[in-house]
Amino acid sequence: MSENLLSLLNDSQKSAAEHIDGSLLILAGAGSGKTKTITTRLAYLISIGIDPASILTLTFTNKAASEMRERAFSMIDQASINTPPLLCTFHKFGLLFLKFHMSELGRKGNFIIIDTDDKKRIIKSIDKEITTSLLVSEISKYKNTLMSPAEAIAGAELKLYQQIALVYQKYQEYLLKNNLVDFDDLLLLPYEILKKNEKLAQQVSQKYQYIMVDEYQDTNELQYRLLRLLCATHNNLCVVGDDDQSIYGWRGATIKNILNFSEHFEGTKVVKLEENYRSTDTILNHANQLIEHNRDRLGKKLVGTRAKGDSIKVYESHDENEETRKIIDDIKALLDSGISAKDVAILFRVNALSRSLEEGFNKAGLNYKLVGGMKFYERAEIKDLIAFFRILTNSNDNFSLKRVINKPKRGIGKTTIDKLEAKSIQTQKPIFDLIQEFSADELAAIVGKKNSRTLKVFEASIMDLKDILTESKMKFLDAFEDTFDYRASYDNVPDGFERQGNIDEFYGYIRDYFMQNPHLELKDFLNEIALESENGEYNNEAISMMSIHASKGLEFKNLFIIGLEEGFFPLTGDGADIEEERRLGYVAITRAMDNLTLSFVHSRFYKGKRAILQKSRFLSESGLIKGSLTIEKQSNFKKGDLVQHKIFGMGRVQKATKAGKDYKLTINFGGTKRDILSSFVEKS
DNA sequence: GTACGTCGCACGTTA
DNA sequence: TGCGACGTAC
Repeated sequence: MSENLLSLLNDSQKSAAEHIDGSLLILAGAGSGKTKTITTRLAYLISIGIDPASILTLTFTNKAASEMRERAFSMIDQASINTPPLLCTFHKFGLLFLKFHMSELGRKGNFIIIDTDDKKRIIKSIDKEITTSLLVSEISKYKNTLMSPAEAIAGAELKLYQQIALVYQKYQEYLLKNNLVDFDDLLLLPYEILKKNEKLAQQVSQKYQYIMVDEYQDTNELQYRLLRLLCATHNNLCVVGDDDQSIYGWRGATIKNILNFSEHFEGTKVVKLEENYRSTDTILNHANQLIEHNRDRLGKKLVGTRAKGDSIKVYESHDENEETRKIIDDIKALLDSGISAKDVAILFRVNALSRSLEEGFNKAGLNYKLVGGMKFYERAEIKDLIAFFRILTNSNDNFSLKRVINKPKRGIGKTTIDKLEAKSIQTQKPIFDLIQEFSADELAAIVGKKNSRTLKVFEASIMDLKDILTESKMKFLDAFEDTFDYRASYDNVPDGFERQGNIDEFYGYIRDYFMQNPHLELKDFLNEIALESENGEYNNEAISMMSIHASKGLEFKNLFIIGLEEGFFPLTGDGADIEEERRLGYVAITRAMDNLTLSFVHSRFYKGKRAILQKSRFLSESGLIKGSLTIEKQSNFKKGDLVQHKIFGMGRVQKATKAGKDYKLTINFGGTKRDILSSFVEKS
């Protein structure tokens, strides 16, 4: 069986897959069969008798984890193994670890994971002077470089940074007090525990004898340190990555990890995978040209294995509406020719660019799915429900309680919540206990008579629901709705219909979960969804739209990349890193298998105004602007065309003369003739 | 003290 | 366009 497995690999892939002991660095170019290689290695290790439970594979995204799981498991004889190998995201691994070992830090295991939105709220409530986004990213940086609040305060020289470090300290205190854990903590806390408890570190390292890491170029300092501890007793670490695809610098990823891997881990074997099986030669050629403009790289050139293929198209449009029209026309033609929607995707650097596409697709009646973007569990109505359910499983959860104490509106405002919170700090008791233990009169002395009554009713409802939940998991959702009318609170409000749809879907999901897992409880469900971020739709009949970041690791036969304008792609502005932008360009182009179309516009509506834009330098750097390309001509105007003007409305062109890039048009607007430049009208 | 309406401004990528 | 800040009416 093991020989069979390896026979599907080329020589380099094979030498990587059959490497067993010691550190291994696989430098894998885009489309070089990276996933195939490490999933085969996983299956190979099992096939030669290594205990599956001793193999740990870490990825960055759930998508990558599930794809690998699927591919690896299809190669493994399932019946022959007891425990499947652990294959999950870094964060999921951290979560699993913390569930067992949180007590090492003197904290309870019923902690709650907060998301980015929660984090922002907490930080904003601590400090309103400094921009929240700066605070969020600086705090994240501290954590990812293992700096404690005390160290951050001591090390801060600038006044601004002293203040930021203080916010960091208060934020940490808040998390601790409410037993909250942010995304960074899912890695940081396990590290702290392992660092503190050497014996435990040895045990864990012994447990996972073989560790593999996907997308190693995107690891940060903290992940590196954690990995060191995990493989301290064996050095069996196999990482796969591509320095040219490092696109998470802003999240603390340091390309140094992959560049210095051989120095970090003694006796490293290096395997390079440079043969690309994905894209046509034309696509690879332009991708290579682009990335060659970067200086900071190990240096590697993708070699094609496919035919030359069609040339890359570049669309030039006046604005986003024209861009959308062209793309939709192309996509319709593709679909008409029998191509499946799942083989078509549109990428953009900035999520906001999806709006005009979505409008266009809706009008044209084309199915699309927006990958990434607003996640299902990030929707306010879903987060509310999760908060409610968390209180049912743990009424000490002040954080969740505050979120829903006034939902649906019951007259409990900010002032009342502040008073309750102050009392909670003073008495060292959770808010819920205060409401429960204080008599109505005592409570009224703090928040007034009316609020006291409201809070008592709320408390009683929660207690009732708790009882119902213990009695019957299947009944409690109906009881919850009977009590709070949460779903009905979205009747006749804007977006209400859509939100109710989400609520129904969520309820359905919970019921299904209990049906599938009769022995599990609500708290298990809540734990499980904490790190899920997929937006749930798996519609093969839909065209995908996503950010380039979200497209990492994916491939599409027919690909469109829009927004190739300076300022959008590359994104400039402060903190921008042109080399990382270029790597993003490289990632984007190398997602394409057969057909690639790039598009830029002269103007875009963004941040409330229309901006005039220059075409992206990446077009010339990749050799697309001069040479073998087909530049799509700007729309022609001729006599008889119907056009639309923002002020004058619809009119018919009577005369059109070329004037530079534009046309000078004489247009008849309902009897009034006007001379207008073509850039001010749209064809209709 | 809370709810609700209006205005003005922002939209960089993610576990 | 969607959200938060702010002011005002109850």
